[in-house]
Amino acid sequence: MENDFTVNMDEFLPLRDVVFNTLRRAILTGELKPGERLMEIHLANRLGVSRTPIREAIRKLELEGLVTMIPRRGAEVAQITEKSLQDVLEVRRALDALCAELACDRITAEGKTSLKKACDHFEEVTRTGDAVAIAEADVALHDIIVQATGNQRLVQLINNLSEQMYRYRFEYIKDESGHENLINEHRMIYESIMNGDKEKAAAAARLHIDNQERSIIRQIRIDPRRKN
Amino acid sequence: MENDFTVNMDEFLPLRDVVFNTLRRAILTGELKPGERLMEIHLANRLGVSRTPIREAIRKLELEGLVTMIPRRGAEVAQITEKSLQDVLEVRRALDALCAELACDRITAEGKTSLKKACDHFEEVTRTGDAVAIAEADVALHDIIVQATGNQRLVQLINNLSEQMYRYRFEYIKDESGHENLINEHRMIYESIMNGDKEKAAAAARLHIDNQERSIIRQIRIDPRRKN
DNA sequence: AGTACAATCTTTGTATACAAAATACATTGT
DNA sequence: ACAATGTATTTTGTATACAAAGATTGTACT
Repeated sequence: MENDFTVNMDEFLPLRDVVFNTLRRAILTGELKPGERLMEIHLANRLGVSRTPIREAIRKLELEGLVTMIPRRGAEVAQITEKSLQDVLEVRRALDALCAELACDRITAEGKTSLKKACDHFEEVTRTGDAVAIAEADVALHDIIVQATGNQRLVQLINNLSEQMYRYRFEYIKDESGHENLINEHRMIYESIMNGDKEKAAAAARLHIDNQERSIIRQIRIDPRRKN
Repeated sequence: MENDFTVNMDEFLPLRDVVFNTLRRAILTGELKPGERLMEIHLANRLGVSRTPIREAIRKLELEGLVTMIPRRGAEVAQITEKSLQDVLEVRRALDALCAELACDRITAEGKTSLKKACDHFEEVTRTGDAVAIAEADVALHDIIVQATGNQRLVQLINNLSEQMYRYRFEYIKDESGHENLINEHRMIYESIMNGDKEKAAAAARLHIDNQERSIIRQIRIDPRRKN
């Protein structure tokens, strides 16, 4: 029998994970800007913990590519160059296409109903124009497809790669002129998966990335987000 | 059994990186077996360092997927299941194909000569039958192709994914019946890249992975490498 | 004024100390 | 004999202490 005081799962997370999530969020939202130094004591005071969990969190951010270590100088938020973004997107193009193909074969009946719901919901939310809601609906939709592959490694990789672009996604979504396009792309992916048409699904996924790429690269040229 | 993975003090890397490399190597060579617990004090004594660098190394191994954290129990070497290997290979199939395609477009003149050399060398070494040399030649060959893409993110991902299978590669290479096949596959990839035939290169890369998959899965069924 | 050098200050790298949780084991009560 | 409980031990989680490497600043000398 469960007792009825609700437990905040965060309380059970080790501090390092709380810090990790906090810092990651701060980096991805742009609160911590590229080139900004991550000073341990400063962060420790700010977050009210000791240096140890800060350091462990930084180790993980380092391996994730969100921070760069400079020997004997510590960590700083990784610079995002146009090249590095293109590299990420090039990989994502291949992996998203793979996802779409695999999803065609492996999506379950429940998966299909979730997918339909998510697709409809995205369309609905996009027409209202609330950027936050659109972003969430977009993530939810893609997550269903990725999860449908049943490949945990693929899920992990795509999530990681997607993260790298969260900083730009927001402005990219705010550009309303692309909304109709976005809806169509999603719909195309959705329909292909429903029909089990792997070729078409993969092509649609690639197109979707291509369009994102154009949009994001344009953003980055307007707002290079450099510290200096 | 006295497994003495010693710290290479010659390196002037931070201790955490030395420990990280040491532990990773130990895991990939099978010196540390799946399910084995990584106890901090024990490792610290064994490597002659304190717990701090051990912990930081473990955080990175955790994110790399080589160790699993069990809440309030610590780290253990990640189990390799047939499923997890298939997941990795499924991703690699896509990424290796991408590599091959990109290499077709982007390989330089020097790249081509290196590639030819590496290909010839692989063939030569394979005919002699020295497993270690074969493994090295294989890595060298693939590395040239991966590097030729000029995509650092892709390089990093493929290296990481390849690692997951190093434990099995050795026995897979020792199976001499597959050598002729291996040479042919490499030659096919090589020629396609030289001719800039993306389609063919990608197909060859996929075939190469498929054959590896069969071989490795067979190995894993013979030797499940479980602790218990 | 400009440069070289030294003192200081900051920040990281590493080690250790202390606290809390989990496990193993013994002890007690029925 | 067995279950429950308490205690010791182990191990992780977190904090702090100390040392070493850079960076900074100020000063003296040219």
